[in-house]
Amino acid sequence: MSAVGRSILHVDMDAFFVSVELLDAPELRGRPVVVGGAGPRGVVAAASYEARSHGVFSAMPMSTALRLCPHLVVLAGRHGRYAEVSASVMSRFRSVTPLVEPLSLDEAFLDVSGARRSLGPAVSIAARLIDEILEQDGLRCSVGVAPNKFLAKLASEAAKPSAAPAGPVPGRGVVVVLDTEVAAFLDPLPIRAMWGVGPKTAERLSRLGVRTIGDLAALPLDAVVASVGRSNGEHLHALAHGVDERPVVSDGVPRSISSETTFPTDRDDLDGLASELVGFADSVAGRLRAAGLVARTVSLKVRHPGFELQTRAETLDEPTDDGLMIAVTAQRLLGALDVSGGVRLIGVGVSNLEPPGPVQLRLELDDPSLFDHATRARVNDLVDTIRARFGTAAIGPASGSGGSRGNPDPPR
DNA sequence: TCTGGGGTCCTGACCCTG
DNA sequence: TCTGCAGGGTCAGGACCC
Repeated sequence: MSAVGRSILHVDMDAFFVSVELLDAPELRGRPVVVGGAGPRGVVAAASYEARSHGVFSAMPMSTALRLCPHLVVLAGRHGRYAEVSASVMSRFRSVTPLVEPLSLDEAFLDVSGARRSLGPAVSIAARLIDEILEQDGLRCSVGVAPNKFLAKLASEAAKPSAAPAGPVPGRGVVVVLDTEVAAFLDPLPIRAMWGVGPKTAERLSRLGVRTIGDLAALPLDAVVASVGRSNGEHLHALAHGVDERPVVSDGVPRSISSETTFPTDRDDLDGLASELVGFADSVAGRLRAAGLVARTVSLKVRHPGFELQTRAETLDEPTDDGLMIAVTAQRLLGALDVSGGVRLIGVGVSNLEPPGPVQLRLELDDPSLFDHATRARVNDLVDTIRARFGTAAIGPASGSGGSRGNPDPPR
């Protein structure tokens, strides 16, 4: 690794959700375990390496996973617990460098360029982190060390354990990609290994004869741009040459917050669906307030039985963090859709997030007391306080909790 | 196989405004 | 007053990621 270039670490926890479950239930170690939804439409969210040896992978329908591995242990996810463990691991990262960019609960980029003088070479920092996380948190992780984020991410992938039919195969723990080794490392990798190349882009590139990252690097930029578009084409072409100037960004302000669910069976009752939205809006609003943000745009997401997706959005006159305002907006959007053919999934999201500014009262609605900002803010504060003390389930909107009070009709 | 939930980013169409 | 144009905002949907 060059002493003057950047040193980026990508740290990826191995089978994170399952590993956390095994911390709390060590008797399951060595058995095929997955975390995921057990219902008729559930999928695998995470699989132990023993489960992967049976061909079980993330995003696989649970019915398929159980067919491949009938003695699979299926655990429901506990996101609160994962977030708790994740916070502990992330704080360990921040003890090395303030430049930590979490990608999800179980992985992050660290820019350790400035930490090398006090802590030693990047590969030593990586080895120390692996040991610390195993000793202090009881979890295994894999680390990629490289001059940029793209290469570090691929390097950590190469460092991970794998699963052969005979059982789990330990990984290398740390993989380092030096400046001088970039082409040798990248060129043989399949094009699907690239960040940003999914099934559609891979299909387009395959029409140009691209199978590996080296094939893509060998193409003229114009050909790539003609195939996948200007923005994506320029980006992928640069990555294929190992060029990635994106910085590690540590202030992770979310761009959107959403909540959704897939029903066990399709539903077409408009009133019931409108009622569901109240619970989602309440959840989204609570997370907005916890993040100290307000949202300008409310979106509704509906997936129909044939898997077609419809989204509708409305930008509000005033940004909000109030569940009732979000619910009423989402219900208005729902009222404009035809759900007579059934709904498989429904959800509410907010975007255009910003810090709260000066408040304007809205008094033009039918029942002004419902929307008086000061009253709603006091109610929301009280709800947040009760939840902080007694848990999320301690209080919620009546219509979103299966209560019998029903729900106000969606306003027209 | 038959497709969860929570995100990000991009593109194109459309509308409004100057 | 009408027309053409450019730019920005909004909306809907697609693709991708973990």
